[in-house]
Amino acid sequence: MIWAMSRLFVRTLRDNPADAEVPSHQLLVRAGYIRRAAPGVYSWLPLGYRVLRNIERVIREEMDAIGSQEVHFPALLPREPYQASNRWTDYGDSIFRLKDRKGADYLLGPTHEEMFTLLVKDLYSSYKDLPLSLYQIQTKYRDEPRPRAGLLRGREFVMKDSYSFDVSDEAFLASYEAHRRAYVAIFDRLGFEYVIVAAMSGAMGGSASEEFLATAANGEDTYVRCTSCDYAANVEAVRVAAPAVLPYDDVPAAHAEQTPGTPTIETLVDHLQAAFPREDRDWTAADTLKNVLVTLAHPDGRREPLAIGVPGDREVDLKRLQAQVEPAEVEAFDNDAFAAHPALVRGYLGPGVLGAGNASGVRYLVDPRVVTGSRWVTGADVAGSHVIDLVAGRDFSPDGTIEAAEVREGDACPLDGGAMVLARGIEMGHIFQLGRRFAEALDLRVLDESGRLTTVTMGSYGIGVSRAVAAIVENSHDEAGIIWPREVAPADVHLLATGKDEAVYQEASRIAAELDDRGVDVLYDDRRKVSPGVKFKDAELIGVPTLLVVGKGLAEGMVEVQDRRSGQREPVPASEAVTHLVEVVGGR
RNA sequence: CGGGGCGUGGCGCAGUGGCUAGCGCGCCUGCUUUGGGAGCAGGAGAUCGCAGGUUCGAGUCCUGUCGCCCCGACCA
Repeated sequence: MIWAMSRLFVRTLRDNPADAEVPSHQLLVRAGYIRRAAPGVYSWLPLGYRVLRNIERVIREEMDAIGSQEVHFPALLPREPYQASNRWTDYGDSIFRLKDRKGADYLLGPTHEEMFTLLVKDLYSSYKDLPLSLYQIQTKYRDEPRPRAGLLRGREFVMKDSYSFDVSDEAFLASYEAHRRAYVAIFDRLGFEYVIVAAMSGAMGGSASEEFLATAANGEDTYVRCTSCDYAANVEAVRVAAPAVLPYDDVPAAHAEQTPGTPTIETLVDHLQAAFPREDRDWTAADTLKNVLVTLAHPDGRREPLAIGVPGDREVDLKRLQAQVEPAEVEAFDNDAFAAHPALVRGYLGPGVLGAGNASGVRYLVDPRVVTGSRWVTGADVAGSHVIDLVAGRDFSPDGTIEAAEVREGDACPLDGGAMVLARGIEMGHIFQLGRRFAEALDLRVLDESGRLTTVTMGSYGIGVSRAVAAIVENSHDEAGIIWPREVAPADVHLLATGKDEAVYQEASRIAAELDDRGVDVLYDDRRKVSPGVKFKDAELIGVPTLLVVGKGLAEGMVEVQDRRSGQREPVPASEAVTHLVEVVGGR
């Protein structure tokens, strides 16, 4: 295929659009790949659509290779299946809802677990039909509270979603592994750096869960990586390396002390140091137990207060907390909430009033570091007073543990205790065990070998296709523009004819045609009245990995091959240009 | 929803209450120019987000409203 720039529907912009902040957004708009149609909604121009389809092609090839079969569901969906799975309410405001002329409820699909489950239920009823894997590449709709960064978080986006159906957990594992292999193959081919991390399963439920994150400073996800083993996890899913139960026989009985004017950890530590100095070591924030209150808003409208106890040197990470309490939403504990619970003393909150059976009755969950035998200073539930030598398991018993404390650089790896480092990434793919949640909700059961009905177990696997376009750009660009990996580039070769010599255009056209014959896609800048500078700038912005320049060197029979990434230029005889390029970019 | 910023030709911006709202890019016409975002000349293109108000007079001041972007709570 040959695209002539003189006719191509594209207009490159010299300036960054004012509403674009991140490089991928700026470059994709400037280079004429996408245009904003509405907040979080983008139109695809010819170059952009081509990249998108290239990514889809890679995904299709690898999904087909593991025997997954492509189907296509509507984006416009009836309410009932989502009602049955409870997601009509669980998804809340994130669903685009609409009514037909009769007033019946519809939604624009945010994801399609229900539809896949029902389709399989419709047609299959025997264990002999399984395992089964189906996928689709579909436009999804989520009314994000805050779309941002162009294609990175849209309200309309393209996603590959697939689902596996198995009779047993063992069989599921094989399906999961096959998908994992396919994902590795896909992301390797797409040509960006990524990591595979342990993850939370979010609103989907289920247990086993891994994310494929494109490493990117602009990423929305933070993950940890162990520096001494191969453990990696989204911070939301990090398990704290909990210390062993500690002996506490020699710890004195808990005693309340006057600590006036110490509503914060910082003021408390200063006071302890001044009023109760210790011989062996100074008091630190890590000696204190901080109790943080939040309100959980459940999808059914129920509101529940929750207290979280964490070591005083750590904040509660709201993202981690949110991931733990899904599908409930975390809200701040406001003045009204305090008013409703008079036993809770702001600034001097302690386990004495928290948890089942205590004065406030507020559910009390603690960080795993608060193990039995650990020794704390914490609020005495009286203004201006704290309790010292309070021992977990002896003096108080929380209702359970929760992984909500912030994760920090240098924290111990839960596998081998090594130091962990933090980094950012863009979630490109997510594979996880759905278990039987949807199969149960929608009654997907098959007859097993012994003729008994058994509930099917499912896996769910997603790839952000349109997001991948942006993630690749984030990963692969420079000051001048985009640098596409070969597999997804909108063309194989960007051919520039420069100058006004008609012979240049004739030779360039000949080369373009010949490349086309050899199966090499050419973006051909044949614009006669455009100066060479503009053509070079446009080419760098657009980002085709290989450039062929036909210009003034042609008088000596030479053309020039440029590598977009390295900037390397190589003179080649015009007569050998086609052969040379076929070798560089592939082709027949 | 909380915090911050911004709405002026297609894009990026300027515009001390005062005449016909400017500049750059882009676009159109002509001539020149063609290996790194060309030059000259001419031209098209705007009810200054919207609605009220203050004023002899509002892009500019006030109130409200809508929209957009960024930072926090969702997720591919």
